[in-house]
Amino acid sequence: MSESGSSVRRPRFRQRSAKMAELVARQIVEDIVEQGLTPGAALPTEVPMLEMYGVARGTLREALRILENNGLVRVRPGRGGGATVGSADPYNFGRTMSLFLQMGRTRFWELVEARVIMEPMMARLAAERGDDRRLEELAASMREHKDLGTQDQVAYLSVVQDFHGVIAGMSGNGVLDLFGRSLKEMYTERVIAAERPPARWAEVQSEHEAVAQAIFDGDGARAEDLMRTHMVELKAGFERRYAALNDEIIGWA
Amino acid sequence: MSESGSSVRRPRFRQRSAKMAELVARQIVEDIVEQGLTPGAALPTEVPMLEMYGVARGTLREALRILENNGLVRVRPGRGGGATVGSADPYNFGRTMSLFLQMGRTRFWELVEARVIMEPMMARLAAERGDDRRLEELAASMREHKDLGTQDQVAYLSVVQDFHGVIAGMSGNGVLDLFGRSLKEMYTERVIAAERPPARWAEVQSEHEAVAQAIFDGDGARAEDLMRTHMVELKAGFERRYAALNDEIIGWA
DNA sequence: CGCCATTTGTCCGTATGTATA
DNA sequence: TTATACATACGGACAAATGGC
Repeated sequence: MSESGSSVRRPRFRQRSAKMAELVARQIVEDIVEQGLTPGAALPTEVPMLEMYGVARGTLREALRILENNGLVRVRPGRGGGATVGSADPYNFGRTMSLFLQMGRTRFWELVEARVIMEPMMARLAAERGDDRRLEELAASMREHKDLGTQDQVAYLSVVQDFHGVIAGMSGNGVLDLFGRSLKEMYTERVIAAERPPARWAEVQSEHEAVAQAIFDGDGARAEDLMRTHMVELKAGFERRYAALNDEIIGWA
Repeated sequence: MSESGSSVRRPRFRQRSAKMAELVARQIVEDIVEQGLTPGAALPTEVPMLEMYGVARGTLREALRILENNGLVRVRPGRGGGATVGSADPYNFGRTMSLFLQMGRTRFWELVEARVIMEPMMARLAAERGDDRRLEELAASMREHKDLGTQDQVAYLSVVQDFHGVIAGMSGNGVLDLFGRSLKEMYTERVIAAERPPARWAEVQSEHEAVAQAIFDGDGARAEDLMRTHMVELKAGFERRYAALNDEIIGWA
């Protein structure tokens, strides 16, 4: 391991309440990025880290907690344990966002409504600017749609949820992509998707196909309209089956 | 203080690696929400908290670090110090988001583009569903616009930036509001707004007024179009003056 | 199965820095 | 300036979890 993490610069004078733990956390993130570590890669164990960053154990643990809470590292006890690199993915971002939504006393219907509004916009962008690589992703997703039977619920859910992720990615904008996917993650984590009646499977499938066709045609307005219809339908189904959840405050997942 | 925070349920068997610190952090957030504490309100100091949650200092401090990092509490040393309730506001959310954007190697132009896309959508929503209280907020903002002179840069920036926040609030959706405002915060924090040429002040002012008028008229389509024009103009100005920043990776603020 | 080594999880005691009065 | 109240940070000890034997 390189010496990039050698001893955090310690403020000597006028030490504003910049906590050591946060400085160490930033340093760790920098080291991860600089060394190009990918999710799953192992970080040093505590003892070497204590020397690298020149802090006491409590401080280092505070830093790791900060990162762990955001899903950026995972820490496991026991032999062969230690800290590993996590991923800054939409799932973890959604978890963090839910904390803010809880503090803001945001209701679940607002999350549903946000998706009804965002997804059609994303579909329009997908149609207007989808590049070849992204279009191939969508084509692959549609092939998976076609291969779906009428039995395998796990496969069904995986495919139809992935569809919305692909659309988000086609926006070609990392910020909007993160927004779209994290909303999807927050929604699906809180709704017991298995209760979705198999009777509607075919409907969902054809609605997705219509949206995809509009995107392949490069028809942004049609893609937007079709996606809006789809999302309104999804919202209606949600309200029928989860009426109670609708007005609940979104909880920190 | 109520006893709602009495001793966190401690897992006795099969203790999965659910860290105590995170459980305590959740408990603290729950207590804040349940007791309806508002930003600035004082939480108990460490010693009472240790009894309330039944953990040791180290664990409690880890919990507070997690919350502090997200801006949900502030902890200050010294007499009269201790933990106070922070705000889950767009600024703090933007800070957290920037961490994810950095890990995803998102470029600054993507943030600008996201605003160009989101803001017109928010303006349309504002026109379509603005309730009376929100409309009065907008009216107040427009009065502030009128009162602006041609000298006071601080006042100018405060007013024109607040305008976009008001529009976001008029969406009537907490999720979209959080998105819109946090994008604005991330942008303004990174752009030295003072460099905005005073020559354009009047232009910005009249563009804002046109958008506001469309909203007062309840004309969603016009509000959207006018806001898009405004944002495209803002983007062009940004690209002229901050060409270098445009392609940089967004950093953790 | 039990035993042991490794690594984090948690707790405690103490000293230092910091802000208020 | 001194005293007080508070968080900040350090170091050591033991408990619990995991994996290999």
